[in-house]
Amino acid sequence: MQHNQKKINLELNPNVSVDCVIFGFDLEQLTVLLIDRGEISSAFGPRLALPGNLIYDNENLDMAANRVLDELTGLNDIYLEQVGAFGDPNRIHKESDREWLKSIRAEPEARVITVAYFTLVPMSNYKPQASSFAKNADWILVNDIKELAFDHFEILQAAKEKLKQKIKIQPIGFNLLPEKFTLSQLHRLYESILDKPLDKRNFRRKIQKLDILTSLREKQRGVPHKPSLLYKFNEEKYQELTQTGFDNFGF
Amino acid sequence: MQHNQKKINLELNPNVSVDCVIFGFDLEQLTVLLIDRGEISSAFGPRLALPGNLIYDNENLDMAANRVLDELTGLNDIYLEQVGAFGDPNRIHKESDREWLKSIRAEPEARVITVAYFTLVPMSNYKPQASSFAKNADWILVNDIKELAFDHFEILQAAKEKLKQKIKIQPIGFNLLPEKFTLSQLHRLYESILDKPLDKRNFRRKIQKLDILTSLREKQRGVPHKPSLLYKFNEEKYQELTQTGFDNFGF
DNA sequence: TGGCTTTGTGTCAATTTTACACTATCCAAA
DNA sequence: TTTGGATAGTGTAAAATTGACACAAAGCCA
Repeated sequence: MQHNQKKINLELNPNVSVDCVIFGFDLEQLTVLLIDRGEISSAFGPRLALPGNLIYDNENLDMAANRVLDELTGLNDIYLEQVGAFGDPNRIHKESDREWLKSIRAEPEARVITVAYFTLVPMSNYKPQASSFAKNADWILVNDIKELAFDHFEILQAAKEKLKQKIKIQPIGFNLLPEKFTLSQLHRLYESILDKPLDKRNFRRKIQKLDILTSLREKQRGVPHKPSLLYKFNEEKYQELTQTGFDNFGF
Repeated sequence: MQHNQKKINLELNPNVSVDCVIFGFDLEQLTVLLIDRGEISSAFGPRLALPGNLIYDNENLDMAANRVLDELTGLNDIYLEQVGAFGDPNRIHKESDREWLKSIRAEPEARVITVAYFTLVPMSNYKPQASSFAKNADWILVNDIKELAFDHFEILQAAKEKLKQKIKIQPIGFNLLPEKFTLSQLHRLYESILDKPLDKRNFRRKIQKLDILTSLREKQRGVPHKPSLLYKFNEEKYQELTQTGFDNFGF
């Protein structure tokens, strides 16, 4: 019995998966890391899908999401947040999806509910190479995505919404930027997440008042215009703030 | 094959459950509807638990949550929102919980991840009777709950937090009140959800400005003090607002 | 009739939000 | 070397919102 139990723990749970909406920011627009299922998937139907996999019976959901992330990108220690569970009985039973599942799952017909996560990664830390994995993966502009495999488009919408809400409460956007960044880049980031224009001066005022930016004595180089000052995210100040709690961060 | 599939669809999925945090409001404080597992559960360990159950393979998650709600209270058409998935491998393996599971589950040792929901019900619409179901169920003051079965206490915390966030964005609180209510009751409701005192005059100003209350030409009766005017929630105005979108509802 | 309890109301100061335009700095091309 | 193109960086005033605060009115009860 105990032996049997141990064995089970090392196996994939056929009924539960995790899917990751891996957000990136190319300093202009929001992107998502998607895998390309290739032409195998089927004659028609979307080629692109969120990275994800079944969970193991001995790992918790966050671990599973981190595992998927790590397997795909080699990144860990990444900002990660649960979006929610998606469990329509027919979510993976479109004809075009079934074919593909047969090629990668032991029980392709099983009812699978999935737990979606979104993660924020600094794009500069990971450029997918054509050969980085068996699977092809690529950063796709969020605004260009019109359809995805399974119910992944719906999941993407939910993730975007969650991110939008979250960024109004906590300055998690820094996770999408390189270590050194300009206020304009941060500005663009907020605009693309909130999907609306923000007044430049008002934005800068608001961010500065938070007092979580350290201004570096360093300028952009090689840009064909007035170079911007570079800033760094100040983690200590941020921790302080988190302690005392901050409500007032709405955009 | 097709036949086999059909059969499976009628069965409980041993790996996925839903649990419902059913919030109520006794016009003074926030409450939650909990089931009492009785003395059977074990010598020690919490008796109280969130209502929940495994899902059927042919229903989606929202349906499952509604079913649990309906089975327990007979209520449907209830405000319901997903909190998230909870999937620690050991979440149901405390000794005191295993015993109980043996008495109600076909596969008590299976790994179960649960999808938590919170719902808002007008307490006046449902008074649990001792005999209303095989299980005993009771409204418990949220602030009195110190422990629950499984990981249900953790789930409760998450649900409270979600409710707190949500009520800052949408006036869902009305789902907890009777059709006619006073501003003081609404005031108390917000205070108990947000868990902090709100200035009476400022609260009233803010709510009134939303313009989603219809003032009835009717007063409270039989109270030993100045009777309050009664109000009704104005659904049409609310729908309008939802269309145009409203950001500015923070407390 | 007096006392108890809760309702209902207004204002002022401080803060936050919104709208808005011009100069400074660098690069590149002529 | 000059000029044009591009983006960075900055301040203010009006409007809206928030936060703090106290007392009279209305009903019940003893």
